[in-house]
Amino acid sequence: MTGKTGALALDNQLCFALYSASHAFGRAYRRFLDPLGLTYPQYVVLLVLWEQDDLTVKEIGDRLFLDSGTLTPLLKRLEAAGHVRRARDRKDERQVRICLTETGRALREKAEAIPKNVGCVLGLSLDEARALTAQVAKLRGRLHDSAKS
Amino acid sequence: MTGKTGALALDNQLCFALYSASHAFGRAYRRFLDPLGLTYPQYVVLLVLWEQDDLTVKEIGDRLFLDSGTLTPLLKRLEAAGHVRRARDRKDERQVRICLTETGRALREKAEAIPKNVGCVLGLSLDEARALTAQVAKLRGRLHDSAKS
DNA sequence: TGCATATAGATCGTGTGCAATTGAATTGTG
DNA sequence: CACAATTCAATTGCACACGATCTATATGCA
Repeated sequence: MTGKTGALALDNQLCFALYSASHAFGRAYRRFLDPLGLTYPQYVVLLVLWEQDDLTVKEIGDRLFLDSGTLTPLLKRLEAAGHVRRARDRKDERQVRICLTETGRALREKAEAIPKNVGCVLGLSLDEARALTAQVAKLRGRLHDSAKS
Repeated sequence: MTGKTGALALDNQLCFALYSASHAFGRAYRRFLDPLGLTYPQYVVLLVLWEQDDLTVKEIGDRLFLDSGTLTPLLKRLEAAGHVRRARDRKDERQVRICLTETGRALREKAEAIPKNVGCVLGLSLDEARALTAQVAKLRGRLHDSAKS
């Protein structure tokens, strides 16, 4: 092991642990998402819509911490794949509302098994996973809040 | 809070917590890396080289869990910025060895303060941060190992 | 009402990530 | 030695991320 102690030591950096773990997770999910023709970011957008349908781009972005520069092309691809519909809000023409199509809703059943399948290799109990998730989410919250200033 | 319980609930997903926290971290680092003209991935490559200089692309990739498709253009940009030199290994012409330039080495001093600056907003003790880092790194290791099969 | 301001989404440019392919160089095996 | 298999880096194509900018629409306030 190199560089055990310094502030710049890679192994000490929480940021790098999250960065590399996030990519490792993405690769693990890919195996299950490829057959559905979805990428991980597309999958999380669908997660949001499965929880609550008919949201604006902004509402999806707030939930996922993504902006329109990322979401607009992604949502167009989901639309091209037939999973969602995009339509301007009649009341407020600035907004675009995103709705699931029938096939988009149907995809949910096929996605149900994915978290468990990926979870199999984690070697964590459900409680441990929950605790870690909460801890990391709390961290993200603090980073997100501090970014406003 | 929506969708408290299901396996597909966004808030329950460790993967999403890591994914969004990783991006939040990236945005926090950007504030400090922009003045240095570096992106976060470029910064972690330099972290590796500051620990040990004169590595092949493959060795850097193994350390960072990145492949040549990502690293080759990134390293070319670091070379264009004058931070590293790229040269074929005389003994094994397949390999490209990456060495820091004087300015690349000098950048280290300016980077020293960054982890502490970002760490300020985390609200974690050093021990807590270390524990969390180890836990997430362990997870990444298991995901990485399972990807081989 | 009228006009400055704010908001939502789209667009553009740059820089990752990564699978798949290619091509050069090396290694293993008979 | 020959030659197939392997290894390494580069390349290509696609899909994010995100800052910056643009346009259209809506809101606030005199």
